[in-house]
Amino acid sequence: MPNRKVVQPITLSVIKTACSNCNLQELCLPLGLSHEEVEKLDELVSTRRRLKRGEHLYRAGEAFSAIYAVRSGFFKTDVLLEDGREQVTGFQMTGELLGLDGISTELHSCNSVALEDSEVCTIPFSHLEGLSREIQTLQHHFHKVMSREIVRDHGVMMLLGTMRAEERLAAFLLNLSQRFTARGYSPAEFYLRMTREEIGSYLGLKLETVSRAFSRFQEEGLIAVQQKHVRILNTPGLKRLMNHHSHG
Amino acid sequence: MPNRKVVQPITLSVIKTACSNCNLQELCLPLGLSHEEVEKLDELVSTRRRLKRGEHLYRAGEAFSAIYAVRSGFFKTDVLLEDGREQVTGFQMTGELLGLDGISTELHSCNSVALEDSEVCTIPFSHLEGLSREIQTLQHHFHKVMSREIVRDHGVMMLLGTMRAEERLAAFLLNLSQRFTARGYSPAEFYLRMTREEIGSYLGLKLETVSRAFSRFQEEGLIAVQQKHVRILNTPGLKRLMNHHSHG
DNA sequence: CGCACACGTTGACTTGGATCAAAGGGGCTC
DNA sequence: GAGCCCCTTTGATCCAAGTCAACGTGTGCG
Repeated sequence: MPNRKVVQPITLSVIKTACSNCNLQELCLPLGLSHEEVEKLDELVSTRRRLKRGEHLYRAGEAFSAIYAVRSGFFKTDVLLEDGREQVTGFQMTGELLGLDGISTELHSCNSVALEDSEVCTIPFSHLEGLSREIQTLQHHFHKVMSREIVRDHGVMMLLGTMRAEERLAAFLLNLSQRFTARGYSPAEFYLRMTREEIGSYLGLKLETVSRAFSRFQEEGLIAVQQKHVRILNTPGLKRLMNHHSHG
Repeated sequence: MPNRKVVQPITLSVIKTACSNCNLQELCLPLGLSHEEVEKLDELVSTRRRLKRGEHLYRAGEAFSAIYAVRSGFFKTDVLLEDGREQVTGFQMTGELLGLDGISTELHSCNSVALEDSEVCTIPFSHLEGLSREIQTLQHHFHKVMSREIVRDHGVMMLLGTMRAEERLAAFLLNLSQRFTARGYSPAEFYLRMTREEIGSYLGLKLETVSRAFSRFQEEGLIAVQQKHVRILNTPGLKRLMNHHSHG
């Protein structure tokens, strides 16, 4: 066993970057692929990259060459206007893809920042297109992922365009809950990785409004919240909040 | 040459649906393809469909099987919430694609309505994927189109999340102007195909607010507006409007 | 281990855009 | 070509969320 390393030197990093022994297959690009197909993906997903909290994965304006799959950690993407206004356009967790915005102009159009120490798999885009031409399942799945991003964005537009503050926060919490559930975590209890200001930016609200809405939910027994620790006590109550009152 | 028609009967409808003699090539899917490649596309874009004003191209919940390219006319897409709230998610003009939202779940996730008598080319999606595996240029261009849609949505999120009413309308008018220009129309003078209410829905505003903003722009000499007819008098003025004042 | 600083909460006041209301204007139909 | 209905404009009032301010709190750094 020890001399196997000598004959066929498999470095730790190579083992680590293989899709075929990654437990995120069902959430990530390999979804629906056969074992042989996933092995082809292995060659493509060449490198991992570790990021510390606060570090940028990419910045708006940089050349685009790869998309990234979140292997561990938590990210935000944001867009900046010349006058300094910032809008958080999304939060990404394990298995989700980053960088799709860059395909269009071959320049990244937003910033991607790690909200905690994280790790991503780098997927060189031209290789992905090449393999997509060979593996129909991969091609179709990739198209679905892009389309899902468009649908998600429409949901956010709906939220920003028609919902009041408390509805927005309820929608946000329910969405997080659902995504944590899909990853095997508790649907009811989680730590927020982002600040009130970042939540506000995503929801089109000021941080004070976010904070007040949290407090209100707590008063009403919908959630228990202390700083970044959230526990959902009444999911149906939160859902009900979203489906009533028309926009003020 | 004349008997070629007898041997291989080319009906008018076949001629009509061919990408290879469509003047929208530079705006639409065929962009960047060689003549031979465009001829392959011809087989794929099998049918056209005419829609009268107000008619739905597809509705949320319907099965997805094709995307559509706007051949002529003008569309809106919208999403509805259970409680009746509506959000217009986009306006589409010639050469733009409709239906990308349906790929993700194989169900359309929004409604698409013609705002004037219109015509679309139907592109069966499985055929498009097939041809994308053969023609790299087509594949890449299609990915760019999807990515562009994501970037556009981020722009709308920014608008809805951080801009005040007048900035939103200025951004909207400048965007229309730019898209009309790309189609060979006047950058400064155009007819809106949508109502104040639809503009408001897209911009997250009430129709009265849209109307007041139009009036204000007119008072300030930025535009001349009468009903749906708009003339932009001061483009730099409109641009300046967008880059100042932080969100109230 | 303690101090600093970023983050979060809460209160008082302001305001931009929503709401309610009412009165033109255009264009399509019959 | 008359009438109707939808679209649009404009005014008066209201309210949700923003702003400004001051005070907690937790955490990470030296």
